[in-house]
Amino acid sequence: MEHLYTKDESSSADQVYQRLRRLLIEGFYPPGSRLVEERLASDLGVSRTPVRQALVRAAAEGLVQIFPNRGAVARSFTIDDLLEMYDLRALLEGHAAYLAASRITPAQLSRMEEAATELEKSLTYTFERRQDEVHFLVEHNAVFHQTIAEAAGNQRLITMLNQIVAVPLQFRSFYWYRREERQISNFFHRSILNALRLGDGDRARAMMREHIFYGRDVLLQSQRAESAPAALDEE
Amino acid sequence: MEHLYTKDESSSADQVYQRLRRLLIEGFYPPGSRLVEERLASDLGVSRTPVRQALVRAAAEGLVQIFPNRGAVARSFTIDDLLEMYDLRALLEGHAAYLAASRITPAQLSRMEEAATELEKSLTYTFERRQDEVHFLVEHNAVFHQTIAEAAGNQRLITMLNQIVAVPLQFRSFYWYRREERQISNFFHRSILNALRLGDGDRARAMMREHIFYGRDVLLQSQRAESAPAALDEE
DNA sequence: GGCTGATATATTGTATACAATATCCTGAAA
DNA sequence: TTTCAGGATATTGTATACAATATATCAGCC
Repeated sequence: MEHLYTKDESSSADQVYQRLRRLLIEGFYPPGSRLVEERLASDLGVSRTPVRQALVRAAAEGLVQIFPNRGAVARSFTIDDLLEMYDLRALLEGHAAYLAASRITPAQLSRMEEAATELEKSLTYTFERRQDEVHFLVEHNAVFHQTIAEAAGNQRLITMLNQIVAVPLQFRSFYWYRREERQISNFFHRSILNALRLGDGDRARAMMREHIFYGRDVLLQSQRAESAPAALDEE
Repeated sequence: MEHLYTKDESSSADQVYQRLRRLLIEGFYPPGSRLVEERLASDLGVSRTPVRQALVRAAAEGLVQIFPNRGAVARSFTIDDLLEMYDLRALLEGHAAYLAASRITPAQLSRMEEAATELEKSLTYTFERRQDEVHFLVEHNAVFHQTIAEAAGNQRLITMLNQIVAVPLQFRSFYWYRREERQISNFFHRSILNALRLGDGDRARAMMREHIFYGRDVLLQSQRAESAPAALDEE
């Protein structure tokens, strides 16, 4: 058996894609900005050819929009887009949690355990920069969620979740802002872990869904509070 | 508001992709066969450049696998792959049916009605070639299912379903083989329609899930009966 | 001044050339 | 006969050139 992934992963040109993806998610190319191929090419130190492929891939993933003969644009998200995505995330991750309950291995459980613990301890950490903190949180949170998807044992489900979760970090960072919300989030993690340990798929799914809907509501609230819908520019 | 789709649809090079996709789904390039760029290029009457992009896109969609420096291969499906896909289809289409129940328009309902009726009437039709019949059935069936996805009103859900349903026709054609199975399938269509008309989301979802699982079981049975797992070549 | 059309510029889309890599084939040695 | 090395061939990966298209600029006209 060879590589699991369908994409040309770990190849050289694949790195262009990975970097572009990162730049988009981290908000270096903010939503709505034009992605001129030549510019990206010089930014990334390659020719337009691999850039083009990366853009096509990113478009398939929904990170950019390509308009024929008019170029690519970093995708911007409306409130409705976010709602759609959270709806699907709840569905897919809930299902993943359900499946994982009957298949998860001890190694995977302890990996999740560790991630959850790190997230809890980090409430007392102090970070140099706010950005470092967000990175830390996003990273460990990703481990938690990805391990569940992995434990579900459905490769396509993983692919789909990766697509959905590929939302610019700008949006997700709100989530981690307040202490109270982080504590609730940690509580959800513990509940999910418990359900998985007990092999209770229904409860794992229910908790996961609540966890995600909670995140959605926090995000929506912060969006409303923030600079109003201006940040989410509709075309 | 501009185009709904993220891809560079309806553009010129996009057609290369559409044609490649069709060739793959219709089994012209059978699962497991190598997709040499030059060959595709001459087959499609273009240079390697647009072919390459089409391949990248098809890989993102899961129709082909790209191995770094070793080219693309028409994806082959194992039994487990099919099970994974049907599992996700049940989840996503079930959800779509649930959402559609509260949003579907009369126009959409009558479109589905029409498709269902055509499928029923076709039991008495006689077709020139078996292939024509399969095409007819697949086409009307697609209308039925796509309308539900559309009525669900979640663009991402549509995209995901398109990805999942992009299975080589070779597999799907089994489904339509026997009269009894088609009748049961038609019955499911009517049940789903009823539930949608009544706005009963739970029932619509349940029926849709059964419908899809039934299709899965028919497929699996035919696979087992057919040339054994040889047709589903593992690498 | 504002509109219209023509030209210039910027950018995308495609083809081709060449480099990098993998695969195949041949022949010699064990 | 099998195995391995080395070169020949096939194919992918990238850069670049040019064509096609869209956008911007500006002169002329009302």
